[in-house]
Amino acid sequence: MGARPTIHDVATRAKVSPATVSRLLNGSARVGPETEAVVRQAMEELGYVPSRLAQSFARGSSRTIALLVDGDGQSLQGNAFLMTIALGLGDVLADADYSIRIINGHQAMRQNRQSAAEWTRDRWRRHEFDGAVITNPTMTDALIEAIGAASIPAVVIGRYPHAQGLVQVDVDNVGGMRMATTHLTEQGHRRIAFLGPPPSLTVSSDRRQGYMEALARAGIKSDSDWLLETEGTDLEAFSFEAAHRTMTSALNQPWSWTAVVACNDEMALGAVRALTEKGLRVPEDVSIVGFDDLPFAHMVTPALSTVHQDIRQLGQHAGRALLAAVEGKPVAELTIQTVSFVTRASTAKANAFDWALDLET
Amino acid sequence: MGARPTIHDVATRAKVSPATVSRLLNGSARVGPETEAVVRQAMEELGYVPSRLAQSFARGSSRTIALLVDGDGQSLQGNAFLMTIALGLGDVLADADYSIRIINGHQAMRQNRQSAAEWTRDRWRRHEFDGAVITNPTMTDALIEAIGAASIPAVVIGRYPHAQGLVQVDVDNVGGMRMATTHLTEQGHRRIAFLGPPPSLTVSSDRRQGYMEALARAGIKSDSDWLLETEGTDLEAFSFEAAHRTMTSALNQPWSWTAVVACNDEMALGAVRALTEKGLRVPEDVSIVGFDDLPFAHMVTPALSTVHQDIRQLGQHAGRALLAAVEGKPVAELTIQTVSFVTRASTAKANAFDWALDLET
DNA sequence: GATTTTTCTGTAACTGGTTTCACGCAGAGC
DNA sequence: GCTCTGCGTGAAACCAGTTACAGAAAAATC
Repeated sequence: MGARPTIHDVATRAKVSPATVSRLLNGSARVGPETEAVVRQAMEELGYVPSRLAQSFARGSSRTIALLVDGDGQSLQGNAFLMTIALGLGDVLADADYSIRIINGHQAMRQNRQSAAEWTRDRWRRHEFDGAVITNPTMTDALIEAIGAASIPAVVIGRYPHAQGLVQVDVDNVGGMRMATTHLTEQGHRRIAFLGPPPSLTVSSDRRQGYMEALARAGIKSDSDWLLETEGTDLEAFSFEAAHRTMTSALNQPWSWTAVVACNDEMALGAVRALTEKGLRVPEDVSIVGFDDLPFAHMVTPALSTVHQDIRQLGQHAGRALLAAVEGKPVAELTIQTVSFVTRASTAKANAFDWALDLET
Repeated sequence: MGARPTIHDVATRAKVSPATVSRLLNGSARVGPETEAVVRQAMEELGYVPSRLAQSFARGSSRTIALLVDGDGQSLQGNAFLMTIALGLGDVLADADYSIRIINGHQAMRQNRQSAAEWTRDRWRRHEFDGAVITNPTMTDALIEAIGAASIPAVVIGRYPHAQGLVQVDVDNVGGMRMATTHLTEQGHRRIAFLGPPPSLTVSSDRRQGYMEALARAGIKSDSDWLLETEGTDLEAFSFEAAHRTMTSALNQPWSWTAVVACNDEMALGAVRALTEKGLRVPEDVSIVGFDDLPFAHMVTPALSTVHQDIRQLGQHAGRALLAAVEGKPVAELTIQTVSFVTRASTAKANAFDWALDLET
């Protein structure tokens, strides 16, 4: 057993030129039927597998797409999201013979003093990847700008104001939250709080908007007392802890709502914790809905009613869009994926007393 | 702005040979100080970045390691684990200029009829990666065999009987479960159940063993009635649903234990659900501990007492081991990472009545 | 039957680095 | 003053494919 056979070995054995073998390999031109048979047999006999290294080099493209992450590792929950996206990307990209490489922008700062944006651009120029998927909200701004400036084919998951001109895919945050809130109004709830960060990011403002729309459609006049805003920068405001804090302080003064829609599942659990600590029961005293349908949402007790999103499918959408972008085909600027509401145990009908109280006013 | 500058452009500009530039670039040989200055300036002026494609090709190595996954996507929870491992790998591998590629063995079956093992071996032969990390328990057996046979540098996360001769890293399952169980005995519990799959995989048998050891050390004679075994193939037996089923049927007949140690967090939640449905309270009536400290463990109510493992660090260990293996250095066959127990709200002291009951017998 | 077109195949240049080998030159040792 | 080392450098081969170009043979057209 000698060294790995090369295309030349195959060519020699089949008594043809390397060019012919190459043509057969990737169908770039016609080859005669009997030639094909001979070459295929030679490949078979030698156990020939083309070297991807050489292919990439000769073609000037690595057939790789980068999944840009910013893993300083705070959020394990976010990691589930990322890997699921990666698998979704793989579903569509593997068929086109692309592979996925994880690039952690956070490394940049640790190693050299480059910014994540410069670092990424350099790696692009090194032909380490042909296109990129950007998922991380925290480093997005500078990165998106750099990606845009370098005209790297890229798709952004989640929407960001600065991402103009880039391809974006996102779930239907507005619609999802509308469904969640509507579920509550259909259960007889009339006074419904919204627990979430101020509408600084697209996610939070969209979700809040869905809540507002649902109230309006149900003919409920929204009350600013129902807006329970969490505090903290960026991701902090979306956390269990922030939700728990805000909810606790809300419960320390009089309140009127009978249900809470939380901006995401994690925050919903923060609310549950705060309520439980005050001796209130979910859903008997207060109904709660979340958003995301994280893997644990059905495992907690009570099981969380929430908005389900198919993250893997989101990754597939991103993959298709990116593939088109890399190959220079036209791409839709924005793809919105539909979501669905799943009713579980954290929501219940508003009880008659509350109902009467509301009619009275 | 013309084309990307090559090493020849730099060489020409600096009036040296490409060889010298290459030597400077990766310090493979000495270059004179004034030559260095000239070359560096030329690189600077041209904005030269070496092409990784060409480097890989010339060196015959892609400086890439593969994260072998089997993503048919059942387990979002597993995805969090995978991405965290990937980030941990990245922490150590990025410094050595390696990057991480996700390879989904499940694609193999979908595309061609190859087995995942053959598919992986072929990709290895194409030089797509220099080493591999195997994390997936389901496809491990055939894969490990193939990897071993092809003598691909690899590390296996979690231990498997068939992985002889391969480098393995794992968390201290025995020790972790011992700590968890000991926590319960220290709280006065004397009759403690174990909820888990039969000891067919290393994980389950190790964790069960830890439980046994802790009982023995506390001078408690274990009772076979305390072994609550879940059913199902492979991963199923580790699931929320399996735990819920087993626990429910256990509660349908007389039982004597006052605490349950679950094989993992997901199963702990299954137990909580079953208990709650029977009107029992956690931890007032029954204490529960889990294992893994999944991201949601502290968010559920009651917050789960569990064994914490630093998965990212596990990934780092795997990275270091793999790096050594790839570079042909000697590697420890098995690295065991320590874990810690974290006390939260799902465990409480055994009440006096139970305590007395136990002494009596 | 001559001309044009099409199909197939070989030759050779090219991708951008790395690395071996040889050589010039400076300082050290005798 | 002559050899011996050893450092720094350049020339050129090499990695394993792809692809532009040209040419020969076969098929189609008139």
